[in-house]
Amino acid sequence: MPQNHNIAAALPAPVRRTGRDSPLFVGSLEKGLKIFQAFDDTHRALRLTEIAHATGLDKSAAQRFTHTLYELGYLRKDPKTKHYRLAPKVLELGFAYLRTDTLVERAMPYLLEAAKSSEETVNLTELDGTNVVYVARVPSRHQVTVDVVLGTQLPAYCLASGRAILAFQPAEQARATLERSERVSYTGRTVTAVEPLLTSLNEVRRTGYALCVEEYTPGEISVAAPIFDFARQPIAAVNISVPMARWTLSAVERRLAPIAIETAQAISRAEGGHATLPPLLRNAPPKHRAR
Amino acid sequence: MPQNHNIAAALPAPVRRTGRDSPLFVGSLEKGLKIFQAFDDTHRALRLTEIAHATGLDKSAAQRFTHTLYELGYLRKDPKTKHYRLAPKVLELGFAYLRTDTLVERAMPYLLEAAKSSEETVNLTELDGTNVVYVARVPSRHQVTVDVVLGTQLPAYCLASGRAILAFQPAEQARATLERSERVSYTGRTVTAVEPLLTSLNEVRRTGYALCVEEYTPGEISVAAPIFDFARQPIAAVNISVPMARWTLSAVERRLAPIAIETAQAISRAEGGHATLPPLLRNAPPKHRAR
DNA sequence: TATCTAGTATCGTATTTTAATACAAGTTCG
DNA sequence: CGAACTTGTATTAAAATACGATACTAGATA
Repeated sequence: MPQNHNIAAALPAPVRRTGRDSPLFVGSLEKGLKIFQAFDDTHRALRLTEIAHATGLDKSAAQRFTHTLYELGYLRKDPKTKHYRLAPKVLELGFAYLRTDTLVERAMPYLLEAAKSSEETVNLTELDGTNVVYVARVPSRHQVTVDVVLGTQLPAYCLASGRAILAFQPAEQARATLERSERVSYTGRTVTAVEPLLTSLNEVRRTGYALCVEEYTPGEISVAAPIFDFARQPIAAVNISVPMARWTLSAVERRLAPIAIETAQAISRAEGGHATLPPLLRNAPPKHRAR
Repeated sequence: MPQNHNIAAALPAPVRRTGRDSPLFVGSLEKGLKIFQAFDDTHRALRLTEIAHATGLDKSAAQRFTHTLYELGYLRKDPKTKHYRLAPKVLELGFAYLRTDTLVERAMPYLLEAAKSSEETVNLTELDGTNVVYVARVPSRHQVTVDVVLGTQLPAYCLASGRAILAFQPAEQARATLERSERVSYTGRTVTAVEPLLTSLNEVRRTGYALCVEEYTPGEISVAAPIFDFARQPIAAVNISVPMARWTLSAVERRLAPIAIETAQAISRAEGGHATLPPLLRNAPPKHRAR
């Protein structure tokens, strides 16, 4: 009987007990994690005031959370300059994920093979909300890039890997994701309207791979194919990105798209134990001719 | 006037206002971070009760912190089984470190070169307390290992990389680190007593590299050389580990030790801008010899 | 030397977390 | 098949905890 009372009736939202307004939500933890986000490649060493500014915390809060992380070994401090830096211990946090993710270790051999046969950098990405996250990467000999790319989150709607995953989700789910994405035009060639995006997803379903030309990075062509879990849900994508300086669109479709598709299929099989493809993928080109 | 009262006088420690007993220490943040540590390769999906048990938190606390991390996107939850998993977003945390660490990106080209000429896996490690942390790794063609090794913390006292760093620290500091290490014999060949360890550090100083044979991993030989920062402090190490099945001790010393040393020197130069070696590396004793 | 600015320490207060408990939903066992 | 678990979720009263204003210290600036 003690439910919604008098006053609550006047308000549009009755009580609000969900999400971060729940009494279960611990604000201190959120604030503490914000400290980590203050650091990036352009802000490698920060002083207390800078941390406070970057996180939006006041001086006292920044002091307390910084102190706590320092005591726990996640932060180092230069006693002279008072600059704080992230300590190597934070790597433990991030790599804990890779250790818990069965996908990465199962996929790695296939990614290596794909990198070898394509002679290009091959990425493994997962969907996280409206973003795509790089969880593994096998660099080619062409670019001697440092693997700081891992962990990077980029918007799914304008990446080949994102579209490869979205295309094989239930239609409403994909639409919902697209709609709540903040769709920015990065290059001028970026497709930002929902309807055209949904159309391109149809194409992805038809061909079995997604293709993006300069939609996020200028001068870059990217192909991707979806990976399915045991429940045949698209959970990740194999993606190969190449510079237009070295590749034409048709060469990518002819040479790289099949590699992406076959690698993704192999990983799907390894992941779920299914020897056959998910039905959705059938129409495409692969080895066993469809229908 | 309202200071130390009656009862306090009886206690040996007056007030205690340091470390995690400081009023600045936010316990909630510590507890929240414990949640992450509950997950590893053998505990990939956990239920609430299991998290509570693994972290030592009670049910309510586990519920609150889990809920918070879930809302923030660091945790995923299977609505059916109620299993929690780490979300890819945690990668952002860990890789934030690599992006802030200038060492990694500067070292990478040299590590690649070393991997090429040695045809073995080359690691870059940093010291964090009594442990060594793997911050970069260039795999050879021999072992197709997944790079879950990154971020791993291993005890410095029994690793070549750890000894390479400790050997060039001020003597008391090295001794202190060794003494507070929990020195376990992993293989039977592990040196655990402080005095012999200090003796081996002398040898490292003399030769410029550290060599460990089966001290942590059975069947493995490991060489390492120290990297110095602009202040000529040893901050990291280049390390090459190889199986005894393919390598003899003398071959490692003859072929790999020079590569480790030269790579480490090149990185030291790149790091601090010094064209010459730190004097410490020359043969042994530090500039001001102590008593 | 005076005046900043930034880091550190203190402390009363009330906001937040806490932990006990009640409730719901699903499992196991007699 | 229902009783007695176990486990997840929601609610609360109580107080411990985190808060943030402020004072203090030290170094930089002018």
